Amino acid sequence: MVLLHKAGDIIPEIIKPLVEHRTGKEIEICPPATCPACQSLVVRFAGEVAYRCENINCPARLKESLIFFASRDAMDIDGMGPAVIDQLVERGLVNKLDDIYSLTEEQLASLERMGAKSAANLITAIENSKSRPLHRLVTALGIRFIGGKSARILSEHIGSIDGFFKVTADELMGIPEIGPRMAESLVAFFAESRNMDTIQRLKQAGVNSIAEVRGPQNGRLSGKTFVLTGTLPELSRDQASEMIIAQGGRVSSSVSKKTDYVVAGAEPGSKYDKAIQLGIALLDQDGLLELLEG
DNA sequence: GAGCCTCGAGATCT
DNA sequence: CTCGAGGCTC
Repeated sequence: MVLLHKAGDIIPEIIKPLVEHRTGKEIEICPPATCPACQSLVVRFAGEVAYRCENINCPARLKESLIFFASRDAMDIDGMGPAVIDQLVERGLVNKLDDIYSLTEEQLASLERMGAKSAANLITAIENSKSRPLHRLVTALGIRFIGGKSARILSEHIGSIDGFFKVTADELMGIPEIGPRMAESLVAFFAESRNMDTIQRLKQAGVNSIAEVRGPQNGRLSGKTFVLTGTLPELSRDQASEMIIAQGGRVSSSVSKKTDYVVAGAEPGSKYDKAIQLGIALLDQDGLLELLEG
């Protein structure tokens, strides 16, 4: 896919014949465009029908932004799911991502299917989310191409949310696993002033924006790659991952010859078979714990 | 021999 | 998506 028009790019009419010659395919010109919902500049790709707005608070995508922000893999705000978010936005209580940190218990209790107890619990959950590690905040922003894994790598290298404001695409591409698409996406995201406003407000609300002190530099599991499959007796998949990462190990989702250990629980999937096939060391929960404890 | 392109493998993605 | 290997150019 070829980027045809973006704020500051060369005039599309000039690059059209060049791109067509190179790709051998006819392409459509994307005229300069602004988001119909919020007038932010939008980025469009050849062949892509949908607009992609850079503004995280754009009315057209606010609910989705919030759902992802509060989700388990991001800020993990228990009790703030799609149903609650839908009401908050419809009632105008939340117009920007950061508004959730100004909600009062009273406002929450006024929602459908939300009693005093649930409202109090949700306030606590929102408060707790302020102390999440930096990589969760970076994930929660919903930056295109930036998910949990790359957010973690970026946060380790950059150290604080302020560090993201001034980092250049070239600097980003020097970080392992960060290529041109992620670098450009990050730069575009932090160039949008409405995103910056929201981040500043999140900071003012007390959301953690600094990476924790780096884990054991030479963790016991440093350089080792793990893959989890099946259900472990006591540990959840997330717990096991956290424990491995805390010791310097890496957790990946598919088995390859670069995998050092496959941790298999009950009812393992095809990863188990592949581990056997490739002759990769297998661990059960006890084996993993033994390795973690040294 | 640096630079650019293509392609396949492996991993990730709002 | 990112990366590295292999092919091609200058």
